[in-house]
Amino acid sequence: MPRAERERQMMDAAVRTFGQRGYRAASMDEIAELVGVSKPLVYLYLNSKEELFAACIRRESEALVAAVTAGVEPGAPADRQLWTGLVAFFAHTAENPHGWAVLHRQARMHGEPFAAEVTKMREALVAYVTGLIGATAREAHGPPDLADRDVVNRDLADRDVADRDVAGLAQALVGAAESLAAWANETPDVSPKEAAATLMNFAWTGLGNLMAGERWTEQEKRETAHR
Amino acid sequence: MPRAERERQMMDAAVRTFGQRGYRAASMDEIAELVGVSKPLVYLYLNSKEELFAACIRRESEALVAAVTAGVEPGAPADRQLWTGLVAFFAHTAENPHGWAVLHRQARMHGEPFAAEVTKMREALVAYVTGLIGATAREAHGPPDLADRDVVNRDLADRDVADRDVAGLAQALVGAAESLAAWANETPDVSPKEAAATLMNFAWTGLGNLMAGERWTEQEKRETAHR
Amino acid sequence: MPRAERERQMMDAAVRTFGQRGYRAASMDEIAELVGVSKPLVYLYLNSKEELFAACIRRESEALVAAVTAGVEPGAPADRQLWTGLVAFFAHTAENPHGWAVLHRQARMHGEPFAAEVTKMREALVAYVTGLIGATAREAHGPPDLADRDVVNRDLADRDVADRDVAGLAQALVGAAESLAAWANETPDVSPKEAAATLMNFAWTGLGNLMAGERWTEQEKRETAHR
Amino acid sequence: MPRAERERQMMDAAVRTFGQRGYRAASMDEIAELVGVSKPLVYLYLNSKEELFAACIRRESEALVAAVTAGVEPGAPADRQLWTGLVAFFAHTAENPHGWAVLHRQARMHGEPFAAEVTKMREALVAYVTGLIGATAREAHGPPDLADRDVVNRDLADRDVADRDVAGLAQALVGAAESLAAWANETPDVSPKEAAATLMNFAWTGLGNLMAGERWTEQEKRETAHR
DNA sequence: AATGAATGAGTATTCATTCAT
DNA sequence: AATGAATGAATACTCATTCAT
Repeated sequence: MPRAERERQMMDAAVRTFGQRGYRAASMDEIAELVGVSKPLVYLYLNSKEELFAACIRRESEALVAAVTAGVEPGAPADRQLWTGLVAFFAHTAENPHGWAVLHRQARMHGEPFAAEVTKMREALVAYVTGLIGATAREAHGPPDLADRDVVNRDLADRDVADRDVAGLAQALVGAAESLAAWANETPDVSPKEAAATLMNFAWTGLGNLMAGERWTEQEKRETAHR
Repeated sequence: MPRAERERQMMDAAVRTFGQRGYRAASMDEIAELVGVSKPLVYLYLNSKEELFAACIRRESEALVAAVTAGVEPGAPADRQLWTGLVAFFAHTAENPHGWAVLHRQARMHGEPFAAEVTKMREALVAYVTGLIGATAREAHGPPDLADRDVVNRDLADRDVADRDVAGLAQALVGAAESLAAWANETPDVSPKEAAATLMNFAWTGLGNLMAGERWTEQEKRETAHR
Repeated sequence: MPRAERERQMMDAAVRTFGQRGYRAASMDEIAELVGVSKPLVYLYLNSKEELFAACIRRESEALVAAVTAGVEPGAPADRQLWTGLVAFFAHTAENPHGWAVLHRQARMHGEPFAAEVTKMREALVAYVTGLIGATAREAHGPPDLADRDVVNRDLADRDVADRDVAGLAQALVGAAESLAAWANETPDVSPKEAAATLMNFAWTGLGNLMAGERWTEQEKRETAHR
Repeated sequence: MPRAERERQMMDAAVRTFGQRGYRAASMDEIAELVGVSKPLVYLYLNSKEELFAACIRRESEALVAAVTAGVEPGAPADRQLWTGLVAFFAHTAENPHGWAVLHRQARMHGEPFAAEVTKMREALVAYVTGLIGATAREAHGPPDLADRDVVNRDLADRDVADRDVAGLAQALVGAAESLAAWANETPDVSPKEAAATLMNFAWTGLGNLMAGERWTEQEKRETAHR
């Protein structure tokens, strides 16, 4: 059996084991046995548990980003792009529950080498979403009420606040998506589209309002967006 | 030193250790040393690592629910209540990072005994939010267009779908909150209030729309909620 | 069984095992079994194979230096002191073959932490011998032909050369002693006194001649020391 | 690449690795990699780690004996011969530190197959030196006072004691040489000739005296050899 | 209320060695 | 003449847990 294939098998088994048991609880013995080879071969090809885990994270990370960005049409309206990306995201995590578990649950709880890789991926997604939101503000196809407002000027006017708003917002969106993905994996018969729809429903108006400068405030009841 | 006090010290140390290292990587040795007692005493009081972990989850779980519900005035408008609860949530997780880590990251990855406790807590919060949303539908101070719609009826009409919607929604909300909590902890000078505001802005309209039966759909551009 | 005693037992077993098998070939399992305890106890008390080995080296090193210096009378003539020290040295190594093997054979072949300790001890011995040789040069009881020569002046005259000569000489003496110790351990019925006598016979005249400025030279046949 | 050449490369790598790391710590992997071939080839040519080590010892052993005996002129005076041999010895060990390490440090600590080979070599050298000393007794150019004594007869008279004396003496000589070799390698600018000179100075008279039956004794101060 | 002494059962990692080609 | 693929057996080290006091 050629090395490349064996390595793939090993990574598959490792992703599965790490995803189910966690980094510490996963044993190299189990991984080797799942592949049907002896432990030394795993070490020969992948060097150490740590490197194996890192390799899993990297592979799953790249696969996820690839899946999400694959179907998106660059020219499309922002909400369309977001929709497509979300469906792809939920579809990928549904097909790859172990990989998703590795990224979402396991990788983040183990000090630096690992968390960094996930953070990198997460930042890529956040940046992508941030870009989308920014684009939304500038295009006619954005959420309804945005078109007739001078969003861009406002945006430029207090860029700092807006930047942080957008960052927080993107964090919230990605976090919501992550959480929904875990939920969708555990709940029977939740399709990627349904999960994506839930998130769009949940977040899209809020995004629009935010870009329009609408804010919910503590003191006064939320100032209505539509006079 | 009285037993109750010692037990509290032990749980403090355990929460801290479990939160930082994870269940598997945490060692009873470290916990005992942190308290400054010998290991047998820890076993005498708390029986086993597993029980200790379960106790930690229970305690932190209850503390979180208590913190979130503490400040809420039952009679207040729904958005006000949600706001108060979110601020309390972000404040508590910021002050209690280890406890939060135990609940959010560690507890869910270890077979039944543990995950169940967290699920229970999450359900309590979801039920609370669901109640708020239901109430919103019935009061005049809810998000704009909700009052003149027959939300409750709709909701009752197809309860199954709605239940799942609400569950997904709650997942999204909690996920967003979790993500924001992490972001707030990492980003300097983000106060609990700011995080809560971001989340309110992000989610409030979406919540209202959802309850109002408004949906973003793929085929047509989202039907505007407000003409 | 009190800890101190157990630790002593462990070190005894370790010295024996390291001495016989070498650092790498010695196994912690064997050491634990020799003591009649489980491996974890060895680790609990002595931390690691490396630290255990280092502790062995230190202990044996100190024991050897103590044995050698114990019987020496500071005021005695140099040859007498040397003789006493050598007998003690050979007696100690004969009673402690494993300890001597650890110091002489094992410690020196394993990179820094270990070799350093032995080097330190060796240097102490070399310095001691060097002192003796220096003293010899200044006292009337030195080897015969030294008394009527102006050794001290010569010594002061070309201090640099002399220093290096003495250093090399001490190295040779200690090396010879080490080698003889190993040989005495392997050969039946060689008493410490016999070994010491062999070395005295071998080296003493040479020492005397050297101090007297006599040199064997390549070009001319060795210039006779006694005209 | 012809087999003979490959074997030589392998032995070179092995000597180097064994010399630096020791028998146990040396790995066949490292040796193969150093040569730039695959492990199976090493096994094809040299069968096993044990045989490889034995082959190294044999080769280095023979090389050392050859080097030491090469320059010696059979007819020359004994001290001259010893001098030449010592210079060759120090030169060879200086140029061949790994080979010397294998012989001196590694070979002796591993059960029979290996130590025997080194013992054989050492015996060859001892016999050679013994021969030299015997010759010295018979020639006019020996150390001063030896010529007029009946050394040979004495020697024959109590052969047993003498044999052991000579053995011990050879041990001391070789030990001194070994120690000096190490010292010379560590100390800058100590040439083989200087090391050899130190040893000659140190030992030559002692050798002569020993053969002459002179002994240093404990009770009386050493009976002077030369009035 | 508290501990010093002790261990059974695992876990990652390494290495000499072989087989089929 | 040479190698890629593979492994049995060992080894250092850890950890939750108990017992006698």
